Amino acid sequence: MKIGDLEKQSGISAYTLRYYEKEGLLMPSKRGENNYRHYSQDDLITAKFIKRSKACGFSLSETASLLAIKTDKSQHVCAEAKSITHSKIQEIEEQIQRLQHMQETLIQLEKYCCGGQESAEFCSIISALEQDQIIEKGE
Amino acid sequence: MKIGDLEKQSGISAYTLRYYEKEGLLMPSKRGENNYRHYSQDDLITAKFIKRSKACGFSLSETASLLAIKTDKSQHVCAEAKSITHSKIQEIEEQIQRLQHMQETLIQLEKYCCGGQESAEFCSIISALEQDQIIEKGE
DNA sequence: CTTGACCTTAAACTATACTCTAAGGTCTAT
DNA sequence: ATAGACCTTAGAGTATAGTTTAAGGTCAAG
Repeated sequence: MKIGDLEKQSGISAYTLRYYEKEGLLMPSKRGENNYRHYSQDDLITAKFIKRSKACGFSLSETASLLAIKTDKSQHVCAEAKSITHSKIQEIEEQIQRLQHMQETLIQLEKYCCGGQESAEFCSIISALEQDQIIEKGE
Repeated sequence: MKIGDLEKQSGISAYTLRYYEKEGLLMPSKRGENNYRHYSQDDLITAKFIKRSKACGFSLSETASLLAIKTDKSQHVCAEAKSITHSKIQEIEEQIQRLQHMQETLIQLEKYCCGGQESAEFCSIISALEQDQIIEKGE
């Protein structure tokens, strides 16, 4: 498989596949005489692995750690994979909390604003931001 | 107020205050003979406005739009502020949905992994990522 | 034998929001 | 008068994850 084929098979752009190679995530199994990258079926599995890992919210660096486990399973233990997963769950939980807090604030802001063609002189959104009504992070 | 004072009063670093100035969000009301920035009480209100806006999830560019309304209220209408707010609510809603979907997947992954010192040979997290069990975004 | 599709590289660019450095000027207290 | 705290600027660096460009080499079809 050449890079264009893997692009179609995996849904990852050739640009990105080269980028992943530079970052050490996905090395083509060999190079042709013309120096073209040649990918195997196994490389396709790895490409999809990366895609799924990203879909789960793992960063490229975390994905690299998971790939290292996948590549050499006997040298790794379940605890490693579970620990990476657990940290990500915590991290996403915090992100969701932050977003939900923002969301509540925004919904309050939106609710009391007439949203009409009236001058913004008495706009509740603007005045809320001007005053100390909004609970700020870390205060 | 000099920049260091505003830093203390607003909780925004002097670096960031200069950056906001460069981005056109917060111009000091004047410059001293020594070229030092001088901030007024009104500038402090603006600084806090920016901080609250950011705490609500607005980007600097959205914050700039809100600031433009605040600065010249009579030339703007409520609909503008409400529209910015509404878009942000939608955007954050989508982000929360995406994160919650990831979270569900991750929790499933975590649940079935023993997490022990066993070899990763049969790790359920790794094999789930290798197979087509994970619902991928946009597929 | 040439056209178009495909491949190669290194390096620059995108986006967001800072954060820091270097080199220098100013102010205040001792 | 000098140390230390504070201020100035332009420009570079940080982080993440690509995306694109420029300049060129290769391959298959007509």
